[in-house]
Amino acid sequence: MYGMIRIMSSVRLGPTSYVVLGGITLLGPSTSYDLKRFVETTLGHFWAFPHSQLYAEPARLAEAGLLTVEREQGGRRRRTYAITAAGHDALRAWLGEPTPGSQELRDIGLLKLFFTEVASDEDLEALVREQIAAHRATLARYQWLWERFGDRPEYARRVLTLKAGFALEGAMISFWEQLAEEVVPT
Amino acid sequence: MYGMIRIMSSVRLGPTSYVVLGGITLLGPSTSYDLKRFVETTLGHFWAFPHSQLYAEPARLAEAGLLTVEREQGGRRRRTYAITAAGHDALRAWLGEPTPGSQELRDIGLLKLFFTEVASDEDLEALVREQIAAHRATLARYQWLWERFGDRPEYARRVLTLKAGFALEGAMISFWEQLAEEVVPT
DNA sequence: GGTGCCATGTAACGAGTTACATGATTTG
DNA sequence: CAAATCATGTAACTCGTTACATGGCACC
Repeated sequence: MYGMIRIMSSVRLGPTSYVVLGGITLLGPSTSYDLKRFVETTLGHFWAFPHSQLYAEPARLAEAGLLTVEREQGGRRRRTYAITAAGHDALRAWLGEPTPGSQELRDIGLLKLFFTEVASDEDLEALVREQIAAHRATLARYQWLWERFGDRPEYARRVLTLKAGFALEGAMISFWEQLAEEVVPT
Repeated sequence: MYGMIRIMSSVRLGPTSYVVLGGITLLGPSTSYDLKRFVETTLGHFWAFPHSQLYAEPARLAEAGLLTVEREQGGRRRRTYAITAAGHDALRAWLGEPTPGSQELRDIGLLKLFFTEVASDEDLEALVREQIAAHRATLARYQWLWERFGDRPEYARRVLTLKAGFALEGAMISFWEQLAEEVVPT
């Protein structure tokens, strides 16, 4: 995975690990389901972490001493994870280390666009129309989130990624719209 | 994976499969190494496909009848894959079907940014500086590619993704630069 | 004709994906 | 109180990642 790191006692830490460590740091002691909802409504917009990982990963991190687990006895018997000093250190260390320009845009629309010389003109037109619609929808979702949370000072840092989302979706919309003018007959 | 599809005789086709099918369609009969180089210099810029997949995947597709294999007898004994009618159909079918707004931006920089309320100010400043540098470097790479290939009519379709890259990187640079003004002391 | 890099793979392992399962809560 | 949905997981399988291995080819 992207820049995996081994830490004492040979646990490999990847993006998923840091999402868990960071999420629990921001939320306080949490269950996997808490993490799932948190990720879905925030990071999940640009980087999806499947819920099965958010159940598996905390278990690994707990085994490595970066989290503690406590399991309910009655009811749903759910596991609540809390961060340890070691976990906090690992998160801080990651935040402090240099970040290569590791970025990946896994966009099926762009992938198809690359191969459209094999496709029919109708396929290309349809693709362009769908992409415009999809990106507009995403942008609208971001706007809704912004209206809801944009001015809460306690979220000031977290909403920065939302601003990045605006920039990106705006750029994608312009790109596809410009392409529409070139390829879609009016 | 993103929108996997089963086709006759239960082969699952994902993005990697279509990259292989599409690559061989554009290049003609190819070895895995040909695919590797092709992907590295084109799609790989926004979606990395590891070379081990580009060796494994054609084997699967050949078994499913979407490619043919031929193996050299002497020398490097390399396998050359060519597309079959079924393979071409599968590619066309994929290009023709609707594309959900499936997009994922796996950007470690943004991930860290989301969690910077846990980090120190120096970490944030360093992050911002690194990201600006990284995105500028990427943009420069795209510009070089554009100068090299932008006006070749036979690549007209393929370079469209490069234009998307411009839009994207430009947006990211603006985003991080604006952030720099806000957080980095002058 | 040796040396070093390039080409062509393979293997092992960890991560991601999908599907399923089941018990708790909520809601009609 | 039945039905639907939510919450909490687990399992199987595929994909991605990393590392290694080796033989060919080019170049000195």
